[in-house]
Amino acid sequence: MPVTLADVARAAGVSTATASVALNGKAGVSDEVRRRIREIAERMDYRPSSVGRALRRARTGMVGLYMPNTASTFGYYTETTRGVAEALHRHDLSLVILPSSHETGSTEGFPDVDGYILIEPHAHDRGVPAILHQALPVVSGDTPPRGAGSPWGLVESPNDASTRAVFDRFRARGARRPGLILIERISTWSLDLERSYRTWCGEQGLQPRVALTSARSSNSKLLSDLAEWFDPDGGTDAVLAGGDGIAVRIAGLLRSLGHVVGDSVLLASGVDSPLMEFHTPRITAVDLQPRHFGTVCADLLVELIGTERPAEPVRRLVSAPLIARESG
Amino acid sequence: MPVTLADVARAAGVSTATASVALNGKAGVSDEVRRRIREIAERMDYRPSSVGRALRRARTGMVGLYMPNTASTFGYYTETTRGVAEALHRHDLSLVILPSSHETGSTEGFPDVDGYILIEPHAHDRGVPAILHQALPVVSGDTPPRGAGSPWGLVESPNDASTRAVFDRFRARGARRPGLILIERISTWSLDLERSYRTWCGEQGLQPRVALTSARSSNSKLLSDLAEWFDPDGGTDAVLAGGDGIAVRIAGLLRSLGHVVGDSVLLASGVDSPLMEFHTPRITAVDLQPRHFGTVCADLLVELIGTERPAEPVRRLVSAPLIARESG
DNA sequence: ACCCGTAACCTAATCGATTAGGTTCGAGGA
DNA sequence: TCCTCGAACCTAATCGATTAGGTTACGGGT
Repeated sequence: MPVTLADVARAAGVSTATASVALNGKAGVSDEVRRRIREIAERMDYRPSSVGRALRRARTGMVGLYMPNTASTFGYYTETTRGVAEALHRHDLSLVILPSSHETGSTEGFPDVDGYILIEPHAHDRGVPAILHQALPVVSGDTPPRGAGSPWGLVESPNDASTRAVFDRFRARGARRPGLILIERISTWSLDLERSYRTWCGEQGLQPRVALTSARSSNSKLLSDLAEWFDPDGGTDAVLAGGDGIAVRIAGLLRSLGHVVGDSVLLASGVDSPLMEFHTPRITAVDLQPRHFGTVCADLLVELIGTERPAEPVRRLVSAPLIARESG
Repeated sequence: MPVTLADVARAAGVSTATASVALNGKAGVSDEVRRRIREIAERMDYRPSSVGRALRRARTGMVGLYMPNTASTFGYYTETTRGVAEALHRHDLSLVILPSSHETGSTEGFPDVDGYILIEPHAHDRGVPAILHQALPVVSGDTPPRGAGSPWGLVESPNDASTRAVFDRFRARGARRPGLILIERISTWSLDLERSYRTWCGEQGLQPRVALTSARSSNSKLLSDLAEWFDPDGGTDAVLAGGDGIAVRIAGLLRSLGHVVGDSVLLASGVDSPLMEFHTPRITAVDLQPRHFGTVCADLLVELIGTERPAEPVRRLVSAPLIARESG
């Protein structure tokens, strides 16, 4: 049985009102009494019930995090989640992980939260519009798909700049037929990459080379699919691999095709990870700074909770530096 | 302003008591009235407040997840988290991510939960004993470190069997000087691996070869540290790489030492990941089934919530099959 | 006609914290 | 002496859902 405010008040011989005021540092209690109540609360190891408080304040102190339910090769989501959780904790808020409502498109059974954070909202995920249509603050990391609704806050990465930085670098290192490999076209991020790349190709007078593959197709399948793409004569000679885990796969595949990564073919990853730094050779990558990204989302949401819904989403930008390494 | 039970009751012309009983399917209301109340609640889009309910029931409906705060290369934690969240959702519970209290060792500021799940409790993490000493149900995935306290439930992987399976396989494939590489000695899992390996060596009459490296040391550092270890004459000729992301690094390193992974040196990873399947060559690995592991932890905790603390931790075993691939 | 049991509702208390709105008491001013 | 004012407390309502414990009213039995 946890200690309640009433227990503390009784022990101190005051009313719960006085105890509450004393513990919350509000005016209306003598210093003497406040000191005594605090001491007693400390001794009794009193912890205010977040439930009682939530009921009275009409705030639960919880924020819901909604992320895609896809298999994750790397730690991107873990890092983002930790960034969010830590930032929220600094504001005395807690983070709840929402189950996917990809198919149902219903927020039934979701716990009561004060706001939502959407990470990488996918097209076709019916949970995304369901969340956006509630009358609660929502911060979205990445622009939600068209028609899903508009968030209160929007945290973005400069995908266009990052993509150009990669391909400009490929160009500077002598690539003549750079290409892009994606594993999905349902995240805004993937779509951004493709659009930026195609625009860049137009500006450079190059023919775009885009390959769409599956994150789950076998090595031999991938090899046969891409062998021609990477043909030594006239094939792709530099590639940005967008999406979770695909860059390392491509590196291995290129090796088995007889290429030397970072020399005969350049390679970069759209998502950095410790493995990019520690792979042999080290892989050039865009650092999306997931932990920091998470904290920015959380901090923005905290600002928006308790305010009116802004006419336009409040925007924040998180830089995504290109980490240049040997591979590309 | 969300719709409350009182709103529904008023609209239906009944008391909140009747409305509550009707909506919760308890006896004491006529079918006619129940139907009408349900219909009205539906039309008004009534959602019971989890806060009000929690206050009355003395249950928050939330479970706290505590995991190490280390950088994560792979998706292990993400998968575990999802497994937990999904399983809890099936029981109408929600998952809150707890901030690390590694240094403070205090649960202050933690939200009110009905129980805890500890994943990979590390030695030296002061948050672990702090959680275990609360009077709440705790399920631990992996045995907590000595002296940290005892959980109510314990979910284990057959680390000894998995480790032996790896080394038996190495042996069968002709390895004569198998070794073990770890990146930490603070998880029970790492310690299990080392112990099993040393015992196995004793049984086989082999000299143990254990290397401890850092997950963060540079490639060149790692290369110089391990060059001798992997010396073609008399060096390690098969290695189990325990820990997040290290197997892929070792594979690259072995290549740059002139080895052929899966031939001149065998390699296996203690943790499977999609990347192990898709690496070139494919890497033999122990599949810890993180998603399933998470659901087992969650289901066990649900069983324990509301019961008395058992005299001994309730144990569950989650199999960890060896996925044999080309590398080892 | 009268009593009893029970289905179907309702009233009010409860969970824990917060807060609007009193009440008390003593100091200071006229 | 009497009045005013404010500091320091207290009482009680409130948030939303649940539930123990009434209160009707009606049907069946004698």
